[in-house]
Amino acid sequence: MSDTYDFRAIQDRWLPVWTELDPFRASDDPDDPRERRYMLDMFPYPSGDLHMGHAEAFAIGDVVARYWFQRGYNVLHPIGWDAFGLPAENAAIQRNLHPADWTYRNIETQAASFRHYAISFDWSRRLHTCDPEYYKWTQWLFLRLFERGLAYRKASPVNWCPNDQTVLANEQVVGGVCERCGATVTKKTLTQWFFKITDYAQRLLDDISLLEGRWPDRVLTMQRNWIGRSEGAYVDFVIEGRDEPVTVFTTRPDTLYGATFFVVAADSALAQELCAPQYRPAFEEYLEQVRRLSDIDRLSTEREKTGVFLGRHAINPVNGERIPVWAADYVLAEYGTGAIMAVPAHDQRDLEFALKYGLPVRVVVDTGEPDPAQTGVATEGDGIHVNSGIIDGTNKADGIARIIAYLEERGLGRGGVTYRLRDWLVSRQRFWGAPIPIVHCPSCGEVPVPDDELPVLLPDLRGADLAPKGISPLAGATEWVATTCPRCGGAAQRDTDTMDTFVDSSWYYLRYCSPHDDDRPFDPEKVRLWLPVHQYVGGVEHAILHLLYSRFLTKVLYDMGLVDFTEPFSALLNQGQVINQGKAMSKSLGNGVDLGEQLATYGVDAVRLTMVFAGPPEDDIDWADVNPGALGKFLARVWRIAGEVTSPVGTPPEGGDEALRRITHRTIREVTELVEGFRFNVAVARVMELANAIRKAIDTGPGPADPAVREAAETLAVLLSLFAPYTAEECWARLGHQPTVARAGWPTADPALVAEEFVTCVVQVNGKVRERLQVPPSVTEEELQALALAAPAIEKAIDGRPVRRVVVRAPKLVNVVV
RNA sequence: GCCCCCGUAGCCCAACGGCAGAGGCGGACCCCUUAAAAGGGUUACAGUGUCGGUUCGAAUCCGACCGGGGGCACCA
Repeated sequence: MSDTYDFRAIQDRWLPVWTELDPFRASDDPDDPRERRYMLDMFPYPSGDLHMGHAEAFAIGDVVARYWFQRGYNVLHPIGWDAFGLPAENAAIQRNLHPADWTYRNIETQAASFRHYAISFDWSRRLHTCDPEYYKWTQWLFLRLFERGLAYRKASPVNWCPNDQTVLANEQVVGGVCERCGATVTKKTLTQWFFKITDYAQRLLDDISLLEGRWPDRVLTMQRNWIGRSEGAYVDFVIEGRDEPVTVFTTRPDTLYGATFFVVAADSALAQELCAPQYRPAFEEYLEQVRRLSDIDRLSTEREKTGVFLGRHAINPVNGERIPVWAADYVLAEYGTGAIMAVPAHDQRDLEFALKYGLPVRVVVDTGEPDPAQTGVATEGDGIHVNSGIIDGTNKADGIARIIAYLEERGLGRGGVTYRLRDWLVSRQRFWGAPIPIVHCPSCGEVPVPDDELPVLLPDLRGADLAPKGISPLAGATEWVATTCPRCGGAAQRDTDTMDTFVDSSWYYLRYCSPHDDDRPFDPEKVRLWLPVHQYVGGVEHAILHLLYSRFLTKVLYDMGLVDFTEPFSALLNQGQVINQGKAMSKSLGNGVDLGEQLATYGVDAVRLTMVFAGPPEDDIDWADVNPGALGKFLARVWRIAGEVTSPVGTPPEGGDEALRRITHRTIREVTELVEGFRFNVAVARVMELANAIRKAIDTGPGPADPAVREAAETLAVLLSLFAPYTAEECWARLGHQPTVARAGWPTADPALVAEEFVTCVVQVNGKVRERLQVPPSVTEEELQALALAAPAIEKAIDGRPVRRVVVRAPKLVNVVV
């Protein structure tokens, strides 16, 4: 063997061996007695090669998976690709290709990189969401939602780029302009497909309690905010000249007597309808203005509220008062009912509007604060109701309860809740996605494609066929669009939209259980064995969308009886980001770090070790603050140790140097606890300490032939296998073992060796350390107190003063208070 | 504006309410070497953002403030 550590040679030696051994296959055998564990990394999007962010996330996930393998669990650690999406289309337009060409090429690149990066995947379960074998089942799921009324179409305003003639996703609208061409994005109303996630709002909220403590708090907080439950009341207002009353939602029904005007969202159908004829020109002009401003100015919180009077009046149901109806931009068409009662005295937004347009401000809650009409500050807190008829003299809580009871008795309203969460818009006017499996028939309407005709395959479009033309690219494939109605057999047309890629990724964790099943999306028996995912690892950028959609879909599948759990991911770990010089890596800053270059310079193990050693996994890593070279040196040190052990393989450790054995076993115990608690950076530090101890034992201690040195070196290799698989394997071989160290088994700490012989007891006088005593760990409090008080240094420190109190924390500390 | 997280050595980071330092980087010095690199070793450097409180004892718990990061933000 060479006498210098050569990471390239080591990588080249072991990668083919591992590929041959394929040591990370999960067993689907229901009789396999091993405990099952499912470790899932958020699957990557194939945009070129792997980058630093992947390197961190997968290094962290791999520590967990490899630990579980070593513990002897039956581990499912799969990999796949989230392979539909817009970048492939853009690349195809630019290079006159099919999006699949670009996509599969990138997938192969990333797959090879993952192999090289030595992640412990079960490669037999690999999937790609753009494979027809996969998206067939995405379509199947769509149809199940459609059957249950959870997939429906409605007209909805969407982001529209007038230059590119295309619909844009929210993420493609940056600061109100199209990220691609810079044109100002406008709103356009199109008929779109939605999933009715709002039906599940309460369950999605309630089940957050099942994830408490196992998901990061901030993710749960973000989900709660996103769902945005509000409690209050729905109140019906009669509008003069309209048959049906208009309902508003309010969280403060107790302020109903303070309502001095009524507002509907300017861009709502209701505003159109309510506008009186003589006010229409002004309204239309105003509406045009609102539409033009919408997106850029929505981002500004400073913007002054605007509105127009619609020439109509509403009747306050509790006091019969006539109040004017306005259309305004500060009321959102999509939230609540798109209409509000305005109580300017007790709502800051209403107050600002009232003061601007000279509308009355009436105080109905006495909070002890000055008059809002004078100060411009609405009094939104609790207080005693005044000018409020039936609830005069009550506080906020009582007032709300009484008003709701009053409204309900008379059929004028009801208590209720509303949510900020909106239905999930799933249709995209895009090519590279799963086609929506619906046929539009002139006589039958929306007809689902029969299951046995799935998948609805994408037509072969490429290059310029995919360029934006104002309609979905699929609509241009006229032969593909023309079909027959599955119900009546007449001429009909295929739906030309594709599904949001978040639909693909909302169920992939189920597909891994039976990735090649041609008869169903997943095998419920296998899903029962593996799910829910024991540990999910991924970036916090998916805190809401992907994780919320997956939770939603799981609940739908639960309701369908296809799965027996309601939450897909039992535990979640958000790794931090890799940044550089204090900032996110970006082309414009020129501070990008290329993973391939790092791996070529320092080796896979050094980069992986850097990723887990830099700090707690959830913290960002500033690549300018870390030094992969130093970790390469550490690995070389370990490698040298393994080569210096002279005792033969199989030498029993008993009788070896006891001090070293104690260190070895204490390290086993600590590293085990640290890995279980995701304290990987500290675990690596403990492994380094073990290496230092072995180095010392070889050089100035019992020497390289001592059995304890072999035991320590073998332990070192196994512990290191979680973080630096190549070096660990090489060390294992140098120590005389066969591959693979990854399945060598986790060492067990001997309790007798973990126990300390003596511990250092600190003796303080008034909190200051005055003496250290070596005592057995079993020392009693009484003995320890006697020992401490008898110590000369303590007597001196007490200096004859009366001892007021002695705090004894055996065996570590005594504090004498004088 | 509201909510959450974080401030420990030049740097990244450890420390069940109990000796402020585990590990690493960087620095200095020593050994090895003809020399250097590599390697081995020794060592210095902070009193824990600030001010108060609780406690025998606070980096740790509580309050306020300062600084950094994140989330939400016309949601009626």
